[in-house]
Amino acid sequence: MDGALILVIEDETLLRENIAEIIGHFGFRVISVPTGEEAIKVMKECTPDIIICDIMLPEIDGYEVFARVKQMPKLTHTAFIFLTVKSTRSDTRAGMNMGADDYLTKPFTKEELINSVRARLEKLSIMRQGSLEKDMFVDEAAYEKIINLTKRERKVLDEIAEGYTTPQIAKKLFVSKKTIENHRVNISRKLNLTGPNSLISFALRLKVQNPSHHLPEKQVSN
Amino acid sequence: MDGALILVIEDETLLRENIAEIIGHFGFRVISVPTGEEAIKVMKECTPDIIICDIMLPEIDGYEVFARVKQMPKLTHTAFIFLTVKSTRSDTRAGMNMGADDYLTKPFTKEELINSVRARLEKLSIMRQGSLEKDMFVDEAAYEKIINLTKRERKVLDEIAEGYTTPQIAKKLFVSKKTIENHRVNISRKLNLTGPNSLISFALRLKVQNPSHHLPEKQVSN
DNA sequence: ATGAAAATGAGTGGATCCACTCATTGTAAA
DNA sequence: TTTACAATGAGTGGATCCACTCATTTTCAT
Repeated sequence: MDGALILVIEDETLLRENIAEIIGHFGFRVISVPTGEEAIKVMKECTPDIIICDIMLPEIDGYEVFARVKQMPKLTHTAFIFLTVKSTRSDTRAGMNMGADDYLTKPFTKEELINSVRARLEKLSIMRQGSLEKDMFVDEAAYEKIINLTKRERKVLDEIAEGYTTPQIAKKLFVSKKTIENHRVNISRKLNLTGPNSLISFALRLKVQNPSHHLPEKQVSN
Repeated sequence: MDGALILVIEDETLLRENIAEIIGHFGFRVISVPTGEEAIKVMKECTPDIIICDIMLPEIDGYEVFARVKQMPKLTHTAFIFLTVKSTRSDTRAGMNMGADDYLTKPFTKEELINSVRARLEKLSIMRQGSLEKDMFVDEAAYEKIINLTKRERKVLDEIAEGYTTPQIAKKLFVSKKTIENHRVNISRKLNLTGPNSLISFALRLKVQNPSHHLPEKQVSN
């Protein structure tokens, strides 16, 4: 979670720049905007890990922004933090009950802000990575052994993860079924996998933990 | 998220029973314990969707309980709510910065409690269901067809999701391999699945989206 | 340019999965 | 009590997966 992307929505210019400076100083990427409209545009383009949002904004307020966030499926794993001067108990409860992940009231210290960000990132990291945990049937150490696979083997494993069967992969890569079968055997051997379905299970598990970009080390052109 | 399981840890007897009564009245299952030790025992046995925990407890305090929770992989998708009399700003920040999902201070109203619970459940529901989204290769509508499976078929699908092969499942359920094969065919037919590996792929995907408790509708004793 | 590793392909065999059909027994609801 | 459905088991056949061995060609680095 080093290069985490954080979207800041705050209309007071000084405060916005201050927040961006603090967060940027700790190694995170920051996008800061003054209005809800611009925030929504940004959210359509990219996928922030955290959104820090004031409540009192011109036109579209913070509640409305959060409502939009909840409607965007790609942001289900984005943490939302309210940062506002509205500090009564009913204010905070309202924000949290909407489903916010944290609620910071002004004035706040640099430490409070950065600690909140860190706590949410840590939680996101745990939830994203640990989805399938230890109770699976595949050897944990196998992940490190992936680097021992050759380019072609990685490509084949990638196709398996996409759900393609041996004959389908053979067609896609313009080789014979026998070749793919041999690759599968070699992959299974290197990963210490055994038994039917163990390879497809491993590949799918890999895909879950590594959704966007495919396998480590880029594969061959085709 | 109707039959959600909620674990309450509170040493004051009256308050604990009061909380359990409120939560139970809204249709959730509740387990309430007075100490951290008992809470840890419970967490090993089952997988709560939400843990509501006081901070000041005898022996093991709330912070310690939360630290234990974070170490248990199966509880990564469990929401943790502090409920405590410690209400200063530094108290609340400390709790949230540990990674808590909400922080309620005493005294609290029935509405505040139940709204907090509801907000966390809604968020959990969104995050659990939307994990893999559209990019998979299995028919979306199949999920709704799961309810058409019989008890035995659900049990078999559950075992497949756990990674067991046909002969292993047959042994576990004390029936012949032929019976399991027939169940697999019937399941595939009902879910409109076709081709090799499609069933194991579907089952694994299901497990990802539904980590803790197994399949909808409880399975037969054995 | 030669050797090592990678990629390709084939042969064989066994185990499993998938898809059909058919039959028997139990169970629960009409 | 009948009727419907669930659960069990078997037969057959084809496709795929898994595991071994062997051989040829290509690629790449020393």
